[in-house]
Amino acid sequence: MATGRTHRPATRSRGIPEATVARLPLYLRALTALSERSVPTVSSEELAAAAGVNSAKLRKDFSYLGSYGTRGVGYDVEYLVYQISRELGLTQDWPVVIVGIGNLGAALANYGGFASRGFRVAALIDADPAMAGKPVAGIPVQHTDDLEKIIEENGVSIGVIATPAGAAQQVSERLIAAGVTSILNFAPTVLQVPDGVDVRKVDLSIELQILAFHEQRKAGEETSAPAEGTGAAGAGGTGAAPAAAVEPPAGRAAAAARKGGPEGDVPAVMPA
Amino acid sequence: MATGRTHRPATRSRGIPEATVARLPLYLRALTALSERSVPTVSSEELAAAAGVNSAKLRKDFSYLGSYGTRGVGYDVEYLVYQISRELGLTQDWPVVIVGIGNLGAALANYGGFASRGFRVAALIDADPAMAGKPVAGIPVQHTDDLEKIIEENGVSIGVIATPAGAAQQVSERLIAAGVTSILNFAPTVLQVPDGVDVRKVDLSIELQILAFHEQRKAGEETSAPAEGTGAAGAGGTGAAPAAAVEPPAGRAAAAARKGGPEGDVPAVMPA
DNA sequence: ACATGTGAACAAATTCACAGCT
DNA sequence: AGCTGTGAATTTGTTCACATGT
Repeated sequence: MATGRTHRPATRSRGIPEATVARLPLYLRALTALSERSVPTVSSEELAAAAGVNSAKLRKDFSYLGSYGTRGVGYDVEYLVYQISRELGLTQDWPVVIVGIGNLGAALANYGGFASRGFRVAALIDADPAMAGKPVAGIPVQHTDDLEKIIEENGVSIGVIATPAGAAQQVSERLIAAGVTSILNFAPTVLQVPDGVDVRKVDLSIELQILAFHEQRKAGEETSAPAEGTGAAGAGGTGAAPAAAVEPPAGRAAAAARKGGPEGDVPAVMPA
Repeated sequence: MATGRTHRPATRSRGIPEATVARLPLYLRALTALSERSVPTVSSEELAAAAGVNSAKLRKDFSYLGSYGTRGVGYDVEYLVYQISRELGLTQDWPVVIVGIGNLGAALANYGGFASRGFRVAALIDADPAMAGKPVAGIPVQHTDDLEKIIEENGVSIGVIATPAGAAQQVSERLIAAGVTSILNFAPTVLQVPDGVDVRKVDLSIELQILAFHEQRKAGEETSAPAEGTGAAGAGGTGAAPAAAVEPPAGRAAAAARKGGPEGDVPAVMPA
């Protein structure tokens, strides 16, 4: 996923596996909860359970950071919170801009966990002039025209895109040109970005489709018969069978069967 | 190449790698866009570019589904759309419930791409009695009390949790008890679920933290020395440095620091 | 005793490179 | 000539199992 790539293959033992990096936030959250309950130490076993991973993986992950535990005892919660925070760069405060203040953008702006650890919503930006000045989550929305100025004045390097799909690519280009080097993309589009810029995407329909894949498989293995479509709804508490839909395969060249909607790839969550 | 020796992958080796499954929705989206432009065929090179992956990976992915391409030509767009849809289980219509109709839940309910491809919002559920009956995205919100009834009557097997973190675990338990076997969790918590239940999570702050990790690294490698203050006091459109914050380590046994981390604290440059 | 930290085995995913079909 | 499909090589990630230190 992360497109980020520099020609420098990390000089020192500075080579934390990507999979480990992706789990650090999970550990941090579990540790923070323990910290709030004033728990002084945890074992890899306990912490792993809280984070939903197995303990061997957790220990291996931590081993990439250094030796922060005590044999026979476990890990000091406060100390580990600090070390992981530092590793993730959360001992700094990152100003973030959210572009596209529709339903989703507003939800993100209101999201509490945002400011709580290391991030600060520096500005909300929307293309709709009618939104300008209106406060969302206590922050006045600014117009897209000022995007570059906002980025530069606030030293923003992380941008969140919550616009409709059609606008996302262009927004990303402007963000990048203004100095943003990390983007969290909620729009259902593949962003094309230059090397050195990291993009992570959050995509509802992709997640649902992955679930559907597994769901379908579950349904198919209960009864070895691939039969389906018992139209009725009352599927009891077990499998639950969805209704059939969608067109069958197209013979050869396939007629362009349209689904009757201006739909397809364009949807997002936002006003015009 | 999983089991390799048990049985040969003659016709359909039921074992599509998870990484491949996760990319199928991406391919499907790109193909749908091509389909709408009435493009009849694509090469692996073109499609890969549109989906943001490399062509070798794409061909390998497709090879798990079967041989749906034509050598020297490429892939028939319509045909592939159908095959991938079928593989993902999207030739069926999956009823979905969204629990927790706050800002985020409402945004999800309004999400267009939802209904467009295989999914249908069967019900919106919220714990707030004041919400009951109020329509969101044209669908009346129902009260949590009726959760089990709603799941069963609609044959729902996929649930979306958009509640506050504190309610998520309990909601998941009720969903599962009522027959849901796939959950998409937007709440910032690790859900504890029994075997056989799939959970995928979408977590804003985790994504941001991963970006911060890479962002921090970028900042550190521009000049091997963490020094900053290169002219341009106004913070140009380049790196952009965040302000320092957060507490230092909590004393204790901070002795075992083996890596010479010059990274400890980055100089602050621009406050708000 | 006990729990970390890690080398080694194992498994999954990616990339290479080219044989084979159109 | 061009592009797919796939074994083989490579890289990345996970799990095992135990030596090591408190």
